Amino acid sequence: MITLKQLAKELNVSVSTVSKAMNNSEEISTDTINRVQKLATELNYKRNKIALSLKSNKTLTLGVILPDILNRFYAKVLYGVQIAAEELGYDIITFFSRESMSKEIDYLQIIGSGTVDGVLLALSEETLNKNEFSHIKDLTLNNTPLVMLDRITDKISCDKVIIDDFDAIYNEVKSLAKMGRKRIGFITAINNLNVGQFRSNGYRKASIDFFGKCDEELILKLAHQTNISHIQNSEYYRTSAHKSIEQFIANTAGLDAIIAADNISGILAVNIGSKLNIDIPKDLSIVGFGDKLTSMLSHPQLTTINQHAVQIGKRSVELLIKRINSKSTDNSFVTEIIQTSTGGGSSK
Amino acid sequence: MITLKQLAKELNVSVSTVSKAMNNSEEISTDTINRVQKLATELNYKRNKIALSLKSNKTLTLGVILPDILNRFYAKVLYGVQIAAEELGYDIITFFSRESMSKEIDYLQIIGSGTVDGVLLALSEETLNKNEFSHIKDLTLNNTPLVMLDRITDKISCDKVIIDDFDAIYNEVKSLAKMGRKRIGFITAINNLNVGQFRSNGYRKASIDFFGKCDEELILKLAHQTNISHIQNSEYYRTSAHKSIEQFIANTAGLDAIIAADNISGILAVNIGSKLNIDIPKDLSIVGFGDKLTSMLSHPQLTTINQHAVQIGKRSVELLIKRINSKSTDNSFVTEIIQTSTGGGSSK
DNA sequence: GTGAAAGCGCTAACAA
DNA sequence: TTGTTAGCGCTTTCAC
Repeated sequence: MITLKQLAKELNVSVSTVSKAMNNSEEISTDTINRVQKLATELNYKRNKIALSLKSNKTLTLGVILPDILNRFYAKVLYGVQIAAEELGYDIITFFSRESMSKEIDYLQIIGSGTVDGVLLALSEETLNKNEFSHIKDLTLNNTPLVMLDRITDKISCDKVIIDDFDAIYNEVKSLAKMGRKRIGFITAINNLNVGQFRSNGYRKASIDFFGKCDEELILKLAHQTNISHIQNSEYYRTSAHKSIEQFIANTAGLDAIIAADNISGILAVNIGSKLNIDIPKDLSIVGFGDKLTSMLSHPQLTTINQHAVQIGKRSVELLIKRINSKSTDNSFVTEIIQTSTGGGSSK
Repeated sequence: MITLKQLAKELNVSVSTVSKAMNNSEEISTDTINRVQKLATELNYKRNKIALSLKSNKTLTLGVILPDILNRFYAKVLYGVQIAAEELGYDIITFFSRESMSKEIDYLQIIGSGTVDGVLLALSEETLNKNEFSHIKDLTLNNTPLVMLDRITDKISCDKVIIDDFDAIYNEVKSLAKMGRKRIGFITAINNLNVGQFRSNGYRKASIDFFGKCDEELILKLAHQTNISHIQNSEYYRTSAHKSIEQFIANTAGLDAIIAADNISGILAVNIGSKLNIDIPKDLSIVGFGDKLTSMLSHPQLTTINQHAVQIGKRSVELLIKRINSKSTDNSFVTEIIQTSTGGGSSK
């Protein structure tokens, strides 16, 4: 790596002159500026970012901790994060907690040693279950700007970006009811997550509002008392979950619609419904989570509630960088709610 | 952030003493070491990584450039990369070129300014198509250790990690032939990529070896003359590709097996076959790419050729860090081939 | 056993 | 217009 010093020596000027010339300083003569910059490009000189960081106490780097990159939702979030960060001149250092609290703590430690200007965090499932957030409090005490996304907690004060899980399901029930559906089922494999709870609550509230009651028989909880990694274990889906969904569809009297609360159940429901020779969507409407691409994998194509994950990522970055740049230690934190939208497919 | 200087002042010793004490130096008395470390933990002191980097000229950070994080294969690669990097004490800075060469160039520039100790790269589709690699040569000239994975080129000398695309398909044809299949079809949506070519070649060679000829009628090329982003456009899959596969299955006389060269075609083939009331795998064996989880989304479950993406990621990191640590500028580069394996599902 | 000083690459106040 | 100097936080050689 070529340094200012070497350029200076080569040109018989001082280091500071070279520095200023590289920064197009007014102080330096056009002639010198040209000479310096010419040689710089010739030798492929690049400012040393590390030195800049040490000097300026800014790294222009964001730390990103996500629970699971193999979950397509978070892959999309990360995609949005990278694009937005890049646009605003930041790099990102990424970590995946694999739903483990101890990993989350480790990563927060690494991140706390001056490598990043701010942190983007979606909590691990374990952290959420243990309801224990002191490791995150350390961060905020440290005055490191923090934005939490999707998997959040009330216990920590910071900017947050989430989707309207409750409303998403509530509105979906409402919409199906308007279409004339009378017996709307609800399948969830994520009832142990707070987002899963919000979705169940949305379903329950809407059921009461539009049908006068919430029939527990219409709710299928998959993989309760277990955890996400288990859910993502395809073996589980192939055997137990597959069977449960099949029985649910076959045996629930009058079932004319299904809302699935997670990415996979909806696709399974459509494929299983088709296999049972049910006319979808004529006799059974199905709506799930996911996106255009994954919803292609059911036949007919699953109609989905789009969570706009990319936008969540982008918005989180924008909030974080805004927070980084406002030196004020004001603590008027915002919680932004990204609206979902339903569409695509032909299963509704 | 608390610094050595502050600790030193607090304890009335010099900065160098504190530094040594923190590093458990033999020079320092046990008493002092204890006093220093006690205060350090009390004040939550953390070594400033940036300063360390500047001093040591090592960042303990790896740059990772992948074509597309929304592609599950690369998501798994990244997962493996992060785990292996962490184990070896490295952080990762991630970029997604979105199949664009200019993005790839940008990222290589960013990375070239002293932020990383080495680079992990899977080429963008555009770069591969344009067959233009000078931006990568700059990197190697710069003596930055580089490992290329999956999407590679002969034009650049460096360590490489790939899968045995040719053999994977060749062996699959062989295996199906052994099972008694006579007319094995091949569906590909990635013939414009080098990996896609390797897979086609494997199919062709095996066809000739085991059936005496390669019947072009048995090959379905989807989305040729287009690009990856197009392929991943679900609209395309829903309409054109879906129809093509349906016609291919319905109209190819004697078709008794299908090998799909990309992640999506195989799942579609199974679902379309089922819809056409074909008994899978009795009358039609189908094998595709993908993994356990995605293959769940077809019914019956798709049997897949596992690319061991996580292992590719891990192995790349190991090679890269080995290269970083060997100061020798020897250029005996290795190309590691990760073996694929076929299994799971019930469509074969 | 402890401290002073130099230096990693850069910027910026100040001096010339 | 250019150069000198100090300093960002740390390690390390060399004195004491």
